[in-house]
Amino acid sequence: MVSSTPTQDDIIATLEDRGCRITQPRRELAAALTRRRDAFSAEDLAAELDGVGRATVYRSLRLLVEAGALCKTTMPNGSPRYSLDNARHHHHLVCADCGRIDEFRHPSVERMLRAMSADIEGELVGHRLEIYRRCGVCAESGG
Amino acid sequence: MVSSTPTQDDIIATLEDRGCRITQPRRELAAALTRRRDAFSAEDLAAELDGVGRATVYRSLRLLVEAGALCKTTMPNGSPRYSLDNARHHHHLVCADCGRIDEFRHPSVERMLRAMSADIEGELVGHRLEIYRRCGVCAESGG
DNA sequence: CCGTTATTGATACAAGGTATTGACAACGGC
DNA sequence: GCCGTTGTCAATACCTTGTATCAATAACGG
Repeated sequence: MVSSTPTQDDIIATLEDRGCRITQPRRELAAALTRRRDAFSAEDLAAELDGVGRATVYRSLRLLVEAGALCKTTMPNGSPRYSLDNARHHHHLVCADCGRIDEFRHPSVERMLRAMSADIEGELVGHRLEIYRRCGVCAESGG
Repeated sequence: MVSSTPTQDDIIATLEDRGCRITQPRRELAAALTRRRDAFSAEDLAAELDGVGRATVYRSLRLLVEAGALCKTTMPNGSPRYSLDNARHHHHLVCADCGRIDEFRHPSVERMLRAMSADIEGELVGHRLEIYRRCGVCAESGG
């Protein structure tokens, strides 16, 4: 049970588990990902990976989101950000000012889903939850 | 306190309240909106409103979302849908198959937010919540 | 009725992403 | 260790969902 930030090898292993080939572009991408401690846009990453095609970056990001190695989060203005997935199931605490994304787990979320599923017709198949806040740093520095 | 589906006049009134001018394109758009009982994409609506410019449709949709007359919801694949806003504060029950969007209120949502705010550093400034399900109709017709 | 100014439509552009395609390179089999 | 299959690549074109610009127009207040 790995719950800390995944290494390049963890990401590669995730791809192997899915039966993907381990190619040079994917290795570079995995390395770039582990260097990022923050949330990033796909274009940023594509710009950083000079030898790797833009389409390849997008394809790989999709792959890794599907495989559960990455999270795709929506900022308040709707633009997407990617971040490494550290823990199993969680939601996102997004700073509306600086864009910092923290993962969090809170029992009240599961409790809410259970309570709702009792009252909702049909089968629940998923959800999307982002919590927007001002993080501690922004609360101090900002007005 | 209006809680049923808004009429064209309700939408126009919302715009007047905001100090907006009541123009012909906006009247046509309001009429088209009240004819729609389902969720729709901006492009669909723009295609329906032949005499109205595409930019005007997008501008008006944004205006109406800000004014609280429309909701903008995200489908499971990430593409946005608009729908009339019937009640005050609510969340969205989105059918992952047919795309039907129902509004719902459930006390567990507010309860969850209260419980979380106690445990979260910083000030909560908003949230985004979509619940994806298979609606009754799709559960029967589908496999 | 007239002037101010919000609004319009056209168009260009931006962000974020997918489809296509010929070339290439992983990797399983031998 | 080489070879063939086929997944993957880079490049490119294109798509969706918008926003910025700007000259022309039309609401609305006085």
